[in-house]
Amino acid sequence: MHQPTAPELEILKLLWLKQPLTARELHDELAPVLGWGYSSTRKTLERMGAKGFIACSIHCNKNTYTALLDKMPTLAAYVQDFANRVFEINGPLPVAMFANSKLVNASEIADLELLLQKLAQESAADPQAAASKDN
Amino acid sequence: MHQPTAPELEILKLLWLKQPLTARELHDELAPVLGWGYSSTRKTLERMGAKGFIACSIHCNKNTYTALLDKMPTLAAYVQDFANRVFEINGPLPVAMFANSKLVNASEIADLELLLQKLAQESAADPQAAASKDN
DNA sequence: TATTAGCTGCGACAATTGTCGCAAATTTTG
DNA sequence: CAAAATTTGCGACAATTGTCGCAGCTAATA
Repeated sequence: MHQPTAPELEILKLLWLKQPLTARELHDELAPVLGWGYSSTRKTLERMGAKGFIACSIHCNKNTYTALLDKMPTLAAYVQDFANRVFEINGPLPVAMFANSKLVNASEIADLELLLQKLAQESAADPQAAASKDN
Repeated sequence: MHQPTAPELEILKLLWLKQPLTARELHDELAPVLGWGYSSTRKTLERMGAKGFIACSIHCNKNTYTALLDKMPTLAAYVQDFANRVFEINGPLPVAMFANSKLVNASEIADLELLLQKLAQESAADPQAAASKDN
């Protein structure tokens, strides 16, 4: 299973802020940024559902979406992948870089640090499996 | 212009180490890592040429490839994109994270810091000019 | 020089992603 | 309740990427 694509990540970020949301609500937030038509938003949601990134359920007679991916593990996977793939860093990653993020607070950064240590250990212990796990 | 894809970046990294290289030389390094057939390597090179990432020229009666993208600006673009897209960081980015990289040395990290400052300034001065010019 | 081994250009095919459009079902409203 | 506005489920199409295969050309060699 790969990582969410860029637009998929945007949707997840909205859901991590507030859940559940309808397609229309998500679209109204996304449209200005991505310049999408409503159909594009819905199709992306459909595909995310098929991939197990989000779940669709009925609330108040409407389809609403909730994230199935947890925020920090998902972000940690991005960081790990990026550091490995682009910079070939394999040891534990410093998290100072993320202090300025609008997306995560101090406690989440602490979580991130733990998650990254775990990921680094895994890929050190078993490089092949760790590398191909998300591929 | 998009960023190089993951395999394309691997090729660029090899070229940044040593240039020029033939398709065969690149392939022999990449095959174990990517599990590619020779044709896949060559097709990827062809596409990278079409995108202007690399140039193909004749040395010793053989097609050889050289990178047209510079290493540090390319890496800086990755960092900037990643920080913005995934973590919504817009201020200047700390580069401490990259100290452990096998790919860059101290002086290159210094370059990176400058490049990132520049990118951050640009995107601060001109946030999404193309998308929303009516505000 | 006739083979042969490797290189080149290109075409091809499947999977993914970006991006709709449409017709049917449902909900809202006059 | 009937008409209008939304919502939904799906199908579609183009561009990109991963990944070859093939037929022809070239260079090395017996």
